[in-house]
Amino acid sequence: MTTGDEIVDATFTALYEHGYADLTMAAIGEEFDKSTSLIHYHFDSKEDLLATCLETILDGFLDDLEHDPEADPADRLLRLAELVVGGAGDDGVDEFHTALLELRAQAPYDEALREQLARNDAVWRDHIAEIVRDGIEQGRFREVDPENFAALFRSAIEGAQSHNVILGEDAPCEEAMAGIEELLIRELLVEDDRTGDAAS
Amino acid sequence: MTTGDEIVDATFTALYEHGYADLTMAAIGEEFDKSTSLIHYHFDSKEDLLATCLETILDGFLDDLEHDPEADPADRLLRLAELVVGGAGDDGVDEFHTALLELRAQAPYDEALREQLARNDAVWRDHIAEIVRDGIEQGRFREVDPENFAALFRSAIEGAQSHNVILGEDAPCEEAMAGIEELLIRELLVEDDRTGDAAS
Amino acid sequence: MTTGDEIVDATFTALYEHGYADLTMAAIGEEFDKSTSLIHYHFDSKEDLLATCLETILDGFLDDLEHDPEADPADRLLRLAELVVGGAGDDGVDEFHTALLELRAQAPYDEALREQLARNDAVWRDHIAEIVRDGIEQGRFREVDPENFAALFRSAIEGAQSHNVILGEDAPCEEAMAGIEELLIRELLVEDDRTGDAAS
Amino acid sequence: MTTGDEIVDATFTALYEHGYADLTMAAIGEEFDKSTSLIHYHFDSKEDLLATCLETILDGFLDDLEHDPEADPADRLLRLAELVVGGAGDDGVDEFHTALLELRAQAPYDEALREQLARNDAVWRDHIAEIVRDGIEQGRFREVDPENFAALFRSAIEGAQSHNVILGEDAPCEEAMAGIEELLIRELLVEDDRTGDAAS
DNA sequence: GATGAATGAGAGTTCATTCAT
DNA sequence: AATGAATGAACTCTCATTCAT
Repeated sequence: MTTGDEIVDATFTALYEHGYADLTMAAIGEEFDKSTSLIHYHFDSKEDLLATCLETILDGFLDDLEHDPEADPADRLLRLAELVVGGAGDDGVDEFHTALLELRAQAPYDEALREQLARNDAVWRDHIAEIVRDGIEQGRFREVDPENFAALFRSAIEGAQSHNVILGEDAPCEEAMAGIEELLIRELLVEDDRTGDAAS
Repeated sequence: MTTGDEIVDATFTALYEHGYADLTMAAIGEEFDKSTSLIHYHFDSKEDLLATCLETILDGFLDDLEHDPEADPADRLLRLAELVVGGAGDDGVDEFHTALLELRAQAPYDEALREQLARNDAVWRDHIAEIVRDGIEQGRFREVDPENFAALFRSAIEGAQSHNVILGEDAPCEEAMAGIEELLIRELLVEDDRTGDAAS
Repeated sequence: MTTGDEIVDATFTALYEHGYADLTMAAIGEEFDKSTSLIHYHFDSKEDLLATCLETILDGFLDDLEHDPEADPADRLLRLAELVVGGAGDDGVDEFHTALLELRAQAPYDEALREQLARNDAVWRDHIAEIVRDGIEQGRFREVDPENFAALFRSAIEGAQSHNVILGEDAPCEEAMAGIEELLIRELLVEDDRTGDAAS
Repeated sequence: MTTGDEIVDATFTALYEHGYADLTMAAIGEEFDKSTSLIHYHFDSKEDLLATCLETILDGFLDDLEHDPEADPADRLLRLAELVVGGAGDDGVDEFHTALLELRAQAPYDEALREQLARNDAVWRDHIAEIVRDGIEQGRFREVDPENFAALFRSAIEGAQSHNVILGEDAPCEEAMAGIEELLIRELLVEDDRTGDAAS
């Protein structure tokens, strides 16, 4: 692990612990086992460091996407939802989601950040739409508009994730997942398929 | 309008313009036509001021909820979605949504804020569930679980709103609204009703 | 004395004591009986403060210029030389000259500063040339080129002043003043006048 | 060219470009084709490096002095003046003069530097006085005090040089040279010599 | 209520220098 | 000889807050 990676990791930890508004170079330095000024040797500025962090986190989530056109499309959607929403309680995952929400909320004030997020969002929606198209081709899904479904599905899972991060224990986590499963995914299935559950 | 209200207004404007992380008392003072130090006379601290702001904004949105059990339930859901998501472009509304996202992202670091948001969230979900129950009673909606639908619907419209704020022009605003209308709301309707549109 | 003036004074003292390169806001703060951060309340930046200081010092020297066309022109030149060169030993004066040399040496790197100095220089040379013209009109001075003499005279007295500041005790202060008096000023006199001393 | 010399050269360039106050080891390192930390291998400290630089520059100017007792003394003085003052526009020369002014302004805060400059100044004045004595012996110059003239002449040419560096294009370069030539040097000549120009 | 002045803690960043290789 | 990594002190400047009026 390079020093640069260690700094990025320390930044995530500090971001999760202090929040974006109270994220100081000193706080990052405390999570990092070398001196705070070394951070400036490896990154031009705090801004530069945060951009690198965001890139890392977004790429990390993209790496988790599965690309298996053969698999059951309803299962694929469900796994996607669980990946994004279900993390609650999972320590390492919550940390990333919290950090990500912080960075997202900064987007209106930082064009570079906004572009990064927009690119990432496009990849996610393409991925979802692709699953829907696969399902339709396989005759498992009804003929819905894949782009509209993708936008809706992504809004729903991200909204649910945000609620988990924001509300913590008070988040309606189970209801949201149940809603996604029964009212979004299962509704896609053609009549014949409904005899079996979308999620087992 | 009391001085306190003027300060709260100035804070919204400053929050929208600078973002939470860069929100300074001086910035608020600039939006306010009296001196910055007067703010400290009316509010104990910045934290106190922000809590008051959040309360104001959440109550304001709650006031917008319509309580008309007679109205068409699909229309009521649609209007709710438009209220939350559709604001994009509407200047005054965007401003509040952006400020709200900022404050939401702070919740993991501020218990009082988290409680306020949790209470507000509960009110919204109750409201949605109530509409669903009304729809079922009227025989217009299928017999879905109102709580699950409420959690899903709220996640979807808030997720879409967040995307608008975060991505700006790159947000898939129309697809998300179309998805909500066609794939969430219309799917609630019993077979007979589907001949007409959910939204007129 | 306003707070602003006190800060400018503290800056002169600190500049004299530490030199431009080692002039820190903290050092200025130490010469100032209020807090260092207050300096930033009264001046936008260190640069702004230094510009104000330079303006103050240059205007102060200009105020010392005597405008008395009736006086003996040789005496007027001599007093000018003493004002600029002769200060050595005079504590308050040395302090200003040292500070001024520091600021002058910065001119190649600061356009605003360079312009200030250029304007000031023009005023001095005009003043000297005016004395020469008065002397010629009165028939006391030979017909020399007033502009050339002014440039030479100013170079000579400023060069001598710089030597005082730079070399301290090793500066050839007396020889330089004697040279200015006997070889620059007295040479201006028409033959008849030379029986008396240029300086009384 | 040894590595040490290369470093000294890089230091001059950096000093000219950034000014003494903003002269950093990193800036020197950029002008130097090897690494910044290598500078610390060859010089104990920044201070040590700058002392070496000053020595180099002062010796360099001394090497330019001509020692030709047979030559016309007025011409010798004039060439001296041109050497010191006339460089304006000459790129390489300006660079050295600017760097030198920077270092001179530091003298009040650095004893070693002050001594170096005092020794150098003494050499220059001796040289000028020597020319004057030669001129008097040859019967070309009037019987003026050589030491006083030397102090005056050196002040005048250094003052003019400083003005060139400080004021740049606004410096009264031509007037100063004309003044030196006509009012300092020519005035030294005995009556008979004045029929010819001091400078041919 | 209302203000401008004042404060002290702490922010991000720079920099001469040292160290391990 | 030569380098990139690392350090700690110090720098300018900001900011929420307080004080005197």
